Amino acid sequence: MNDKSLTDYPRPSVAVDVAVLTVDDRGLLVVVVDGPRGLALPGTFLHPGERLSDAADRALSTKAGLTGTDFHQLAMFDAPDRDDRGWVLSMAHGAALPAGRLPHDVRLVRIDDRSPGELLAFDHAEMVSHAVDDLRARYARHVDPSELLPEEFTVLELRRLYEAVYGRPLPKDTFRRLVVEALETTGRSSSGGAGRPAEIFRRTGTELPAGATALLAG
Amino acid sequence: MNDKSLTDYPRPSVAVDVAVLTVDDRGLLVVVVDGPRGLALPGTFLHPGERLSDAADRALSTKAGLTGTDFHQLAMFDAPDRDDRGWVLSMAHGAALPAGRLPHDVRLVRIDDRSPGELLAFDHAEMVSHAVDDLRARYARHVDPSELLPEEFTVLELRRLYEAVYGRPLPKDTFRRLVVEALETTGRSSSGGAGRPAEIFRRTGTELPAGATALLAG
DNA sequence: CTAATAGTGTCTCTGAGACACTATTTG
DNA sequence: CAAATAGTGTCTCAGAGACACTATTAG
Repeated sequence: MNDKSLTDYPRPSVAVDVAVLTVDDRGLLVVVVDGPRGLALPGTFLHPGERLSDAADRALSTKAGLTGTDFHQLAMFDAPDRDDRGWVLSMAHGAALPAGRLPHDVRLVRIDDRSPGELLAFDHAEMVSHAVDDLRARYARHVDPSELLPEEFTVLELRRLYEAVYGRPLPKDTFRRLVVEALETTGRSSSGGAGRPAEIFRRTGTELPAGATALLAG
Repeated sequence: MNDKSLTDYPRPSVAVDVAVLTVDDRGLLVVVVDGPRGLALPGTFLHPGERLSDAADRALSTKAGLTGTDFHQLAMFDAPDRDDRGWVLSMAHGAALPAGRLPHDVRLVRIDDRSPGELLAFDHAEMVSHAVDDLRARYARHVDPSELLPEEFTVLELRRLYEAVYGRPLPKDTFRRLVVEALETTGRSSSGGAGRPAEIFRRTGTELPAGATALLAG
């Protein structure tokens, strides 16, 4: 890593782009912003000495008024001609936030697996695809690791969330049996709805059993 | 992504480092080079307009005489002070090559899961750990995707390879039943060894069944 | 023949998936 | 009471894992 001095070569610009995913009753959504090249993911250039995750944070607060998310590196997009402004590498990040914590004026685009999603500028559609894969992989191993649900929730709410994340219905009884052992009861029950009240649970950090991972991966 | 012009900020140096993994009778090994800061992964700085994978290729041919590998992005290491020469981001890559294709003078270090592996410079030990995770994940889904074995092989050779990759013994009969359906027979058998000759197989691109993935992930 | 290795028949046990039943609420 | 939703008992079926048996070579 010392073939030449650090200063001998021109350096690329380094950017970050963030696919912020969320879920509401329509399903899986991604936050987009309206830029000069059409719809795009929020992003920014890396400032001197800054860490990528800090730049991602800055991009979100600047462009979408979002804060305090945790980011996952997805992939570095490095095609030399991917940005007509010059040589720009971009580190794609994934993040997930509950819909309720988004500003009301944010633009959301539905993610559906069948549409190639050519509606995003640059290579951002591919980034979204990476973000969804990453989200699904993480949700298959832990219970709602990105805390899209509040601290306490019922199994029904959890199942609806997972159905949105994976884009398909999940069997009620099997789902319950697979996830409860990675949950902790609050002892309380939901009230108000029709029907028998549902037990209210909390996340524990526990790994989901292998069977749950298999159900969700399949 | 256009808060300022491209030229307004100082830019980081971007490097690539490659963890080349291989397997021999000692188990899983990684290629290292002896640099000014001690043992390190082969790496280089990104040249203007170059793709990361091309830089990785160049690093390997320059530093270790290796060529024609396929790389997998692992993670971008971006701690501002990770390199005392200045602000250097490094994209860690993983690759895997059969031991027979390595030059004879290459330095190999054994990877064993219990040693924290503080023997590598920079943050390279962590990169190796990422590379192993990535290799295991890929090998759990496909049969020897990095072609560490030659085109034709027996189930025994394949099992020995997987035992090295996962660092634990695998049950002979279950392993066979899980992998054969993702293999294609050549019709021929191995000769020479003691005992009944083993059928010789070829890879197909087929995905391994879910059971195999579970066995290996567990 | 024996030794050695390859490959399979088969049993058991776990657990996913389906279905239907019970449990507990509202109105 | 009926309707609605939560949660469970239970059956079946598939498949992993273990074990031992058969198959095919060398010597």
